[in-house]
This record gives sequence, C-alpha cells and structure tokens, in this order.
Amino acid sequence: MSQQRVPTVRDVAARAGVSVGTVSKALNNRGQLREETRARVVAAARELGFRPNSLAQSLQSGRTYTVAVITTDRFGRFGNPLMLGVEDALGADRVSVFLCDTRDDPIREHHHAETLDERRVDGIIVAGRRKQTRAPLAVASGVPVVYVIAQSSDPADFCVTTDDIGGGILAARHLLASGRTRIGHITGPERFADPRERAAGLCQVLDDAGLSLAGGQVFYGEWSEDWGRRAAEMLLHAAPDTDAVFCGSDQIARGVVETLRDRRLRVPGDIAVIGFDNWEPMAAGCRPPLTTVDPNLREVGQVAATRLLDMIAGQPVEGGVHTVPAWLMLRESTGVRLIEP
Amino acid sequence: MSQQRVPTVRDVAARAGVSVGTVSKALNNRGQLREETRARVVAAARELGFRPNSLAQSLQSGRTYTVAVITTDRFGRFGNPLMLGVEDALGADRVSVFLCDTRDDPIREHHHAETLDERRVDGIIVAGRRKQTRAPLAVASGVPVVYVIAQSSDPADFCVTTDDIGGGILAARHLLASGRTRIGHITGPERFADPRERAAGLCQVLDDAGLSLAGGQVFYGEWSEDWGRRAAEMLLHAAPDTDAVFCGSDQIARGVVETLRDRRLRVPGDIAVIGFDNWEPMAAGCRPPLTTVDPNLREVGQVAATRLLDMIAGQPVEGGVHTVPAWLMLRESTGVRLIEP
DNA sequence: TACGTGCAGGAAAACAGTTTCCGAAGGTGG
DNA sequence: CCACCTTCGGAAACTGTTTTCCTGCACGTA
Repeated sequence: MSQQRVPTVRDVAARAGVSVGTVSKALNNRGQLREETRARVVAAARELGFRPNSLAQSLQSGRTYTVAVITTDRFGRFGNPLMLGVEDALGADRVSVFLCDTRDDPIREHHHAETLDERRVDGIIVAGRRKQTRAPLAVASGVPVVYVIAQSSDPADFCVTTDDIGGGILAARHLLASGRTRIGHITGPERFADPRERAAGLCQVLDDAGLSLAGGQVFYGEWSEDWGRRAAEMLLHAAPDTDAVFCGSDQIARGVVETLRDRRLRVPGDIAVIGFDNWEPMAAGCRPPLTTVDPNLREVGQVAATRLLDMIAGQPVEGGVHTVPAWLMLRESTGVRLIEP
Repeated sequence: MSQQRVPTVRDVAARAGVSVGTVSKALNNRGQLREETRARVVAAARELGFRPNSLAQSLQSGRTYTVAVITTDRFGRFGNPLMLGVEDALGADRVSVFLCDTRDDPIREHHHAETLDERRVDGIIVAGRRKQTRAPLAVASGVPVVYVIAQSSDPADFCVTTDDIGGGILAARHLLASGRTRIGHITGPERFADPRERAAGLCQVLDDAGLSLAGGQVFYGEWSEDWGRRAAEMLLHAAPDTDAVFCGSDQIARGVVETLRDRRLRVPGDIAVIGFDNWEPMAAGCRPPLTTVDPNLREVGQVAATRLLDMIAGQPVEGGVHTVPAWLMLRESTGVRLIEP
C-alpha cells in the first residue's frame, strides 16, 4: 500500500525552492510575486498532487464552508426535493453539507447540535416534517439557523415554509374554473396544521363563491390510500352528487380514485380529483394521472439555503416566517368535464 | 446580537487558573492530575460553555471523524433506507456524514471528490443507483472507499450490493410454495443488470422445478405502473392461465394489480402478485397489500459503513463484492389460493 | 555617491487544540 | 539531614495554512 504522506505546503515550498508563505501567496493569488515564481510554485503543487488541508484553512479563517441540515424526515419523501433545493443554493458556493437525521428524537437532536457546534459549521438548517412550532435549536450563540417547514418559537428566528392555505386556494379555484361546484375534501389528521390550512384555503374560496363543502364537512383522517378509499365511500354516501374531490395528499387521492373507479364513476368525467404534494411516482402513476398541488419544496430548500448564506455573510436577515407559493401540476384527473356523461 | 467570541482552551485555563495543557488533560482524562484540579477545569469549561474546536483536534490527530456519501440517487427512494443504515453504523462512532449528490454528472463527482480530499474525510462511500461497474473514484491515495450497489472496476476495491438473483429465487420459491406453477415475469429495462439478475433467479427455480415462464418470455420494459398495466395485458393475452406474476418493482406490481382488477381477476384468489423493493407506501397502499422482495438496503448501508470503519481503523479489508441477502415481506397479494374460485 | 522608493519574498505569529518533556514540590528511606 | 522517587502541572513543540510584518535588493534621482 503506497501510504505516502499527503503533501503539505512545506513539501511544495521545498520543491519550488521558496518559503511556505510564498507558496500560500502563489496558490491564492495574493501578495507580490514574480510571475515566474508563481508558476514554479503552481507547477510544484501540481506535480506533488498538493491539496490544501481545509481544516487548517478553516482554523485560520474561521470559516468552514460547511452547513448542516438537521432533519426529522429523511425516510420520508419530503426531504428529497428539499435537499435538492438546498444543494442548488449551496453548491455554487463550494459549501459542503452535513446531513443529520434526528429520527424525531430530541436526544439525538441535541447530540447532533453539540457535534455541529464543535465542528464549527457556518450555519444550520433545521427541517421539520410538519408545520408546527418547535423550540429553537440549542446551539452556540452566533451560528445562524434557518428553520424549514416547522418554525421556531422564537419570533426572531427566520423560517421558510410552504403555503398550504395558498395551495388550498389554488386547488379550489382550479376546480371552480373547471366548472365544479360540489366539492368534497378528504385529508390527513386534523391535529396537524398542514391539512387544516389546506382546508381553510379551500373553504375560503368556496365561501367567496357562495358554495359549501360537499358532504358538509372536511373528512379528516390519515395520510393513507386506505383512508382515501374509505372516506370516498363516506363522502359519496353523504353527497352522491359530488363532482370534485380535493385530497390532502396524493396517496389519499389514489385511494379516492380507486373507490370512484369501483363505483363506475369516471375521473374526471363524473368527478374531478386533485391531490397534494406532487409526489411524482404516486401522482403520475395514477390512472388517470393526478392533477396535484406542488408545495414547491425545492424552492423552499433554495430559499432557506440562500438566506442562510446571507446570514453567514453577515447580512441582517429579519426573523419571521417566509412562505413559498405552491403551484399546480396539471394532469388529467381534473380535465374537462363531460357535459353529457 | 451577543457576538461573544466562542471560548477556547485558553479561556478555560484562565478561569480554572491552570495552563492550557492541563485543560486538555483534564478534559480528555489524560496525564496525571489531581482529582480536584480536574474537577475545577471541568467546572470552568461547563460554565463557559466550552466546546473544543474539532478542526484543531483533527489537524492534530489526523482524524476528522467525517465520512462522505457520494450518491447519484438522492431524489430516488433508494437513498433513504441506505442512508439510514449508514447512519446506524456511523452514529455510534460520532462520525458525521457529508452528503454529496452528483446528479449523475462526472464533473460534479470529480468536483466533490476534490473537495472531500481537501476536507480530509476519513472515508468515502460511493453509492450508485444501479448495479453496474464504474471507474474507481478519483481520490487521493490512502482514503478508504467503499462502493455500494454500483461496483468499482478495480477488483481490489470493496463493494457491497444487493442480491438480486437471490431475490428472484426468494420470490419464485414463495410462489411455488403457494401452489403457483404458471408464473409470469414483468420487469424493468433489459439493459440493466438488476432486472436481468432477478429474472435469472426466477428462471433458475422454475427450471429446477421443471416449469417454464408463463407467456414464454420475460417482459422487460420500464419501471412504471403504466408498463405494469400494459405488460399484464400482454401476459394475459399470451398466457390466459397465468396464476402468478413476479414483478420487478412495486410500481410495476401496482400496475399489474390494476389490470387484473379491471379484468375481474382476483388477487391473490386467481392470480398471485409479488413485487420488488418493499417500497412501503407503494406496497402497503396497494389493494390488496403487496407481498414483495425487500432488497435490504438498510443492511447494505450498514455493512458498507461498518466495513469502511474497519478500513479507517486500519484493518485490512479484502476487495471484492459482498452481497446482502434479500428477504420477503409477506402481505396479502400472495395469500392462499382459492381452490374453487 | 548617497538616498529614497518599490518590489519580491522570507520569517514569524497567529488559529485552537494535543502531547511530550521537564521541573518543582512533597514525601520517604538511609 | 540529605538523596531519591513520585506526583502534579507548566512550557513548548507540533498539526497546516494564512497573513502581517520586515528585510534585502535593484533602480531611479539628486
């Protein structure tokens, strides 16, 4: 095994016949050096395969060019587009990211916070799975923290999250615009803020249009296909003339569509169905493919990372909650209604 | 903003009335110190909220306690259980993980490799999305690298991957044991090794049992529900008496199940269906819930990380491919066959 | 010839720890 | 009473890099 020691500035200096300080200057385009000297140093560095030790650099500069993402939701699918957005913003700056999964365990979170403290990360993104208020991350004062989806209980903290009310409005307007008027809503647990906000957005639009919810209530339940199937039965029982269902997730929507098919109801011919999440494999694999509200998690991640970078750069970022607008992914499940079924 | 400087050993030393060397010894249980002195230092450190700068520690020790995971498959779902396994193994050792997404771009990969080189990570896990042979990661000699799923073209490298042949065998045996004999196979693209191996496992068991593939061929196609739907039609057309379908993914299986239902064929009553991946929301949300082969990605991640830790610790790890056995997640789609349909 | 001036590059001090070596007490035995 | 050993803790070197200061040296001018 060629266990040769990795070369340092000293090795480069020796090979180029200069001092270490000169090597640093040459490699970083600093100071006053003859072009010939600079070239000689660069050549020596290349020949040795020299890579500056970033630990030493960070120790000296106080910047590590690392950011951590602390998440409770790795397993879940939400983390993926989010991370993509984060990397979009961070990658440009040569910032590396530590991924820390707390598995919803406060002890693990604390443990990670300590470690990150010691590693002197430049900033931290705390990503929750749900919209809720949480205690601020216990971390050394001075390290910028941005909260994502779940917000900090400290109003001075900056938080970026999805616009669920807006998503509900978007879905509602779209259904109305497609000529639907008897709209039902099947969604997740009432104890979570996300489904409540989506429902609020929907109801607001319905109110404005002088309409009311098909079935007379929001069907709160679970985030599962099975709940979608069961709730669809309930909804159709309560309001057989329903002509659209807004679902709180694509999974629920899949279940709803299945029940509708079992009942020989056509989608979108008889009933339009709209989902939430734009979880590609779920929504696109559905028959018919699902129109769905995309909460724009990638953008959420991008905004979070960008603002974090601002804070790291010392720009003042005022606290508060920044919401990223959702958008509508149009597919077939809300297509044109058949006039004569 | 309370921008107070973060405390260093020097601050702790001053407060405890000792020298910096003593602080280090006290905090790390090294050297010969009176218990009283040690306690005094520990108290001072706690009062100041002292956290040792791990950059300085690493610079000195040569170990960073960081590992990087370079992946082409973040967006995909495979990364999640894999990362879970990696963290299982790494977490115990206080090792932090850098997550690098190459997005399948060799330039990005190279760029990441350079950065990791400079960060002096202790080791690297290179995770591919598919079983294939790839060029070794271009990284400074000496840094241990473990390959996951995709293997290195250098036989001296260590690689851990899934057992797709074994998975196919598992599925086939299970179907046979449930009394099925006319088994079809619908799967992903033929150009990938994974689906070919799964098919090989299946065929091997069928051969041994003196059976042949329903429909006379493997139905290679795409990793989509839609392909599952279409291929199921083709299969039933070619072999109407098919009594089981082994699918190369849970998505395909969902499509197959849908076509079967459209055709009024009961699952598992008339036809058993078995998937691959054990992608929970897909498989469990299916009606009936899908029996499926779990490729054990979490275990793959664990093994990879554990061996990497071994390599970092200096233990010789011999190159070659280590495969992790798959297991069967039993749900309802392969339940007992109805004798009289 | 003496004296600024400016350029090129070296020496050394940071950064924040750990570790090795060494010396000063204090106690013990001859 | 003195030599010696142990115990405790300090001083300094070291990790690899950047940065500040400083010193030669060549050059131009008086």
